[in-house]
Amino acid sequence: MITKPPTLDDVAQAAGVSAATISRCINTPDRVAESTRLRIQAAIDALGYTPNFGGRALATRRTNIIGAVIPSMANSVFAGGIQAFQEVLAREKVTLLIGSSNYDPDYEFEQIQTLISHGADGMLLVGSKRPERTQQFLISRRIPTLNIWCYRADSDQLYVGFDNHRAGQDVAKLVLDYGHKAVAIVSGICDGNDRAADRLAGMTSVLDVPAYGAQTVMVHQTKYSFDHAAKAFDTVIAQSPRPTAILAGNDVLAAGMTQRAKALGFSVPDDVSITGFDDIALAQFVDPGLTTVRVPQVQMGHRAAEELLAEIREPGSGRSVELLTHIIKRGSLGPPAQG
Amino acid sequence: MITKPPTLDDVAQAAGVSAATISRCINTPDRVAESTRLRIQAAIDALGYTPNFGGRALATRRTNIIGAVIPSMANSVFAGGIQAFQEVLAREKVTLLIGSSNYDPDYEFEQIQTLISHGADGMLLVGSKRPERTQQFLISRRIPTLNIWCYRADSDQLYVGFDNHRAGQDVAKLVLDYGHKAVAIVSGICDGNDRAADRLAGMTSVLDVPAYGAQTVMVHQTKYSFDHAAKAFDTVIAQSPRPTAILAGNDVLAAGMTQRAKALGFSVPDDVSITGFDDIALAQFVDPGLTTVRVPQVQMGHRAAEELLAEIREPGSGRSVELLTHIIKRGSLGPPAQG
DNA sequence: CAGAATATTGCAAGCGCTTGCATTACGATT
DNA sequence: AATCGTAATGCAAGCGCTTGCAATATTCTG
Repeated sequence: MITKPPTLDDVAQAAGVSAATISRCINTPDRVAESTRLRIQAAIDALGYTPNFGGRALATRRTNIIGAVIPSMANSVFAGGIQAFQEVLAREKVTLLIGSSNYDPDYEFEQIQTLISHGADGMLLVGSKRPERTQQFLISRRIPTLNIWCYRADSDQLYVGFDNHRAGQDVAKLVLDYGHKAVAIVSGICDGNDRAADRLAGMTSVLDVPAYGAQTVMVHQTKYSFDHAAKAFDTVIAQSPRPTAILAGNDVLAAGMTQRAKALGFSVPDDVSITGFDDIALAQFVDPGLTTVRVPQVQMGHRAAEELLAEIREPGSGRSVELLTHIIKRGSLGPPAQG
Repeated sequence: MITKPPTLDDVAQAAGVSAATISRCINTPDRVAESTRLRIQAAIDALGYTPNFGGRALATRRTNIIGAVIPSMANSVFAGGIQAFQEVLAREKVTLLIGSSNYDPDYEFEQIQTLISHGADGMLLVGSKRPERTQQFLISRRIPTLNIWCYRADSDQLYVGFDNHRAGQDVAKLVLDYGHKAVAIVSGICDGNDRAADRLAGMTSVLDVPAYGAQTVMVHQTKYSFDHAAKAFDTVIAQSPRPTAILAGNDVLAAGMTQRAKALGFSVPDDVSITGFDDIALAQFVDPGLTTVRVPQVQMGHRAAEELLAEIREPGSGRSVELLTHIIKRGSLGPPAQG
């Protein structure tokens, strides 16, 4: 027996009131008399009624769906933040429509379009810079949007994140403090990835200060994968002078390089120090543990959800918030071998 | 200037045709003459038109949204599979509405309801057993549903996964082959988690075979977190006889225990062997690498998407598929110390 | 070139729900 | 008891899109 799901009218009929009353009973129970409310509730339960999503979306111009497109779900970099984000949404009966961009701006645009065409009331995006057409699209559609994993004070957009540039500087300073003079950087691919670019810029801005007397042996960009990290290590370690420290753009790269270094017989940190970025779970399991930058993922997810929700409910009410990172010292960074 | 987004009628007006033709041009381009199609396309581009989601959903009774409820997004266990799942959906312009259950059946039910009330055309769920009311709800709503991370031949439901029980047996056998006689199991919490329960049952079904002359020192259930794993290790290692091998219910537990073991001065695998389950990225970075069960995550995600999509487009056409696991040997499992 | 077949397009009736406005019911006030 | 204020409900007009059917235009066929 293929019965169509019950509609508002069916319930109305069953309860002996008008459809409008049913609707009110569901959305604004206070505006309905106690007695009828009970009767209606009984009818709803009896029929197993659930509001039709399309009808409701059409009438209210609201879906209670928020879209998020993150660079990747495969590595756990974004998982924690998204989980936190989703927790807050769930509490508000808002759900999360998810897309991933694979770090490709074009693909990101495509995903954004898809999510929006699927009714997203708002968007969560990672990073701050994106192609003009993407920005235009978001603006023209008037979709409240919030960016995470970065922070910009000088922008009219909404951010809940941290300063990648400064964090990059922090690691670089720490490495110099340890006395390293020959340093290499293995960064993520900066094209289309402002976080990677900012981190890298922060690092070089410190390393290149002549007064420190350090030398940036090489800056190498590669994809965030263990395999690419291993290859990057091979390239970088073959430079001359050989770097005594390698700053990685994130923990995936740092972990991959550490593993490769050990496989090649290098001791970390005695022969070469390696630092990471993000402090994903992996960082503490790599041996030696990764000295890295801890990113306030959970907090970021929570705040992002709150602010984005606020912005959606009342445009203009969302606030940007800057979070702080701090360095977690583990064993992968040490002083360079004596000369 | 707050302009409302353009509607079908606006485009129709602009292109000088009826709304119906625009609709066809978007959904079934072949049924529209080349010339008008171009004209319409131009109008669409000029106005920046995008179909309204609610209207479309209402008219077609289709949202092209699939819901997925996974136990957790925080650890990377499910990330790879979901990523793969999403890739296939994206290709079909279907999007993913996501919820997480935190391994709690009640919360899972709640999430399922939310996702469905948000219009999900189909559901992806993890595991096979769930409370009666959840099943009933799914059935009464006629929501095509597919279960992953497990496989049951004897069911009328759809599965794309593997046999946790058999995989559990495999690890247990391997451990016995190495000569271990005193074995402990640290499992995930089985209540409400059939995968954990199946794995555990598989393990004990082998360990308890008298002929092997082995003894299950202890079976301990705990949450999937590094901290809980560390505590579990403390408990288990204090048993008498002290186990020479610990079988973990997943890699998070195995990694956490390995780390704890080393912190306490135990050598892995010389003092105690540890095996994992899932082969998440972490497994190869733990030192020693985790001997574990590799789960075909990506394949699972892809096939799940294909079958669920098939089932949605034509009920009855989705197929269950059983995938195979295999053991990855790394250093964490070795023979027990001599007597 | 007439007649038939086919390709294009338009008409209009929904899809299920919300909501401003109008109506009715019910007490409370004087 | 007449008047008034408020609470509860109903009416009906959309919200934007799809689609069966009908009307018209175009292309074939012999």
